[in-house]
Amino acid sequence: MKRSYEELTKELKMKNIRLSHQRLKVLEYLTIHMDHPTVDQIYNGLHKEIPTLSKTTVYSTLSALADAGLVRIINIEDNEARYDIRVADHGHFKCESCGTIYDFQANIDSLTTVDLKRFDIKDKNLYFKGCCPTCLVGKNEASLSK
Amino acid sequence: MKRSYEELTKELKMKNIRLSHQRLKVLEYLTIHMDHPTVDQIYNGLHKEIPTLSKTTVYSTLSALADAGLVRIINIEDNEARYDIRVADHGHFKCESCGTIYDFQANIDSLTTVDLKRFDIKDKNLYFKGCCPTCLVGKNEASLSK
DNA sequence: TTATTATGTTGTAATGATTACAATATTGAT
DNA sequence: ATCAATATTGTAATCATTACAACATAATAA
Ligand SMILES: [Mn+2]
Ligand SMILES: [Mn+2]
Ligand SMILES: [Zn+2]
Ligand SMILES: [Zn+2]
Repeated sequence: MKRSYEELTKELKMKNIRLSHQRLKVLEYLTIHMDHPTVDQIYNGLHKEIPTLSKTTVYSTLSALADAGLVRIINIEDNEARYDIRVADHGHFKCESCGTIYDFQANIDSLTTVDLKRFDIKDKNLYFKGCCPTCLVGKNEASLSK
Repeated sequence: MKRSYEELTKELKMKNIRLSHQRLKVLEYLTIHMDHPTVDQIYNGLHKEIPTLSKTTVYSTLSALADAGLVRIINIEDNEARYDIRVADHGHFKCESCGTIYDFQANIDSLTTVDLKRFDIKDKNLYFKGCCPTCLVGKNEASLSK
């Protein structure tokens, strides 16, 4: 959900992150594009508005935001990180056919395991892979027409 | 657990994977080293025995074994994939201090979610990050001596 | 066993995401 | 407005992974 500059500014200040035009814009981009964008997508999306933007800045900004807990880094694919403004626990489903990454609710906290009794858990990640409903329809049609 | 060549050969034949010295050795390496090794570790470990081994072969072999479901690729870290001979569902805990990746039991199937009712789920992954008991001891001692 | 063909292996070069770094610009505080 | 601390930028370096072509090996049948 898109948030106002005032809200975003407040969030950055609360986390002691210095204010800058680039950081606000990256943060805003993530609130508008909740589809787990890549660095390239963020960079290209903002490049129109901010022609001087450097990709290095996008990387360093995302790194700072992740350290502060304002964004989450998703490493489902081996080749490219994705970024998520939703930091509350939820699972991710990646469709191997169309590449879309879906959110899903899951009670990850219910997975308490005796094996990790003495471990200090800081971060929990859950992701599934497979085929999404939209792509399943396409596959069924393809097999019918054979 | 280490398995005999006969067992490993049988597993490859069952999956219709052509037999080769390199493939058997990679598979054997994974049964001996269950600590989720990287490609580099596998390559260096086998290089002594097989001086002609190529890193490309390690990659292609692991890719073939993963396609056949004989090994699992773990993408916890953004920079380097790790490989696991344990294909049964289990979770991974990565200690951010020492880098060790621990296995833990977790009933991942209990996480059925209504959000994925119509999805075809092929693969489930669960991983946590934090600090392991061994490293926690070191941290406590460090804070005491301050 | 030998010949034939398909597939695997190897070394090298290319790819591409991420990081390092130094010069410059901006921020926040005085 | 000044100043010190920090952020941004552009470029080059890093490094895991992949592409590819020459060569080697495995499966199959004669
Ligand atoms: Mn998400
Ligand atoms: Mn494991
Ligand atoms: Zn899909
Ligand atoms: Zn540790």
